[in-house]
Amino acid sequence: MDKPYFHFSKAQNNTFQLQNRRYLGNKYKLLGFIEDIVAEKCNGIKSFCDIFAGTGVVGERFNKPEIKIISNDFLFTNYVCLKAFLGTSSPIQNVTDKIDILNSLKTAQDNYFSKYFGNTYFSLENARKIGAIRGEIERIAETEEEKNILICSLIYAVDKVANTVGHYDAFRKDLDMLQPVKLLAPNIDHLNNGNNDIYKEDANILIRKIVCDVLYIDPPYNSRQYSDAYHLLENLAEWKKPNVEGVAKKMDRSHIKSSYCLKNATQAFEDLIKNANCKHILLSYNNTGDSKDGRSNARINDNDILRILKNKGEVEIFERDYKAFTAGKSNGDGNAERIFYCNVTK
DNA sequence: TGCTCTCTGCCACAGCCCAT
DNA sequence: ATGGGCTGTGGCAGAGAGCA
Repeated sequence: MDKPYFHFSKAQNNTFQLQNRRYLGNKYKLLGFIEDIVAEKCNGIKSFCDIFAGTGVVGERFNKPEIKIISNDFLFTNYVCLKAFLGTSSPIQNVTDKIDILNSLKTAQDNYFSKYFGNTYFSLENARKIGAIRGEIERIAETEEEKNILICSLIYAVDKVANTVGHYDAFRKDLDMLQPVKLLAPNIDHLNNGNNDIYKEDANILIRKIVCDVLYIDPPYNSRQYSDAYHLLENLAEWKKPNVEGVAKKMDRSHIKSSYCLKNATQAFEDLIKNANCKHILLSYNNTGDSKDGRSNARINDNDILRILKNKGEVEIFERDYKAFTAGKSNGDGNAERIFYCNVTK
């Protein structure tokens, strides 16, 4: 039986959608909530910046010919997929042919990927094939745009056959993800992408260079680094074949740590807001309550969020009941998904 | 009631402070 | 100088809620 399953819309006709990927803290279920606030508060917007984009679902929701989307993520994996889905403005010839070529690759040989990730995160056969496909992409991709699409296709395909619970902090002990890896083509709305800008930058650096009507901010909330959770996909996307360490086979990630997971998160947030050049700010930041492990508590407290945003304009809090995921050992009561809205006046 | 989805529990260890 | 206590960060291995 196929695992893992997706509660999002299923891929059809050998294609996949931007949201068909497992990702920590993804906002797919909250798009309606976000849309309602933008509709109520932000009239006639011409640009929307999703500065901690992740998979990019929020930016995609506002992606129309008359709205410029600025979509940014610090991880190369996400950047590649954002480029493919939100930055490709005309159909790429032969991309489905090349996906067919990659799917029909035959290999029984070990390679970098299978050496480290075979029989752990993937079946040995799938790991060999994934490594072979990634190597072949380097050979057959003729343009950067085409390469982004092929890597994106591989990232989404890999996610479906990974022997994990959705991230790569650990692999499951029972290796039962045996269905063969299969690449599909991304379903891209080229006509909406003509004026979009995609970045792979530290948000606090990028904020100094951009202007937008709506700035949507969805930073990490606690001490868990996304680069720890997605090291394997980052490794695969970059294909620099670094040394990896530990049971989880992680590469060096010291260059892709987020301040928002660290104790100086509040200072980082304050710096971001001070330097924002926009009319409206929407901040997603959860009230996660007190978990037993302090590591999982939100890094920025409510008083600081309000103080910092009120320095920028008039603030309103929108709240929707939301049963946050918990492994059951923490008190999950009182969790709410919140959006801080700031009408910028300063 | 079994399946799917999602992020926490817990241990290790480094670095710092402080008492002895 | 030594070592206990405390805090912050890194790392491994799933557990349990919610839903069909």
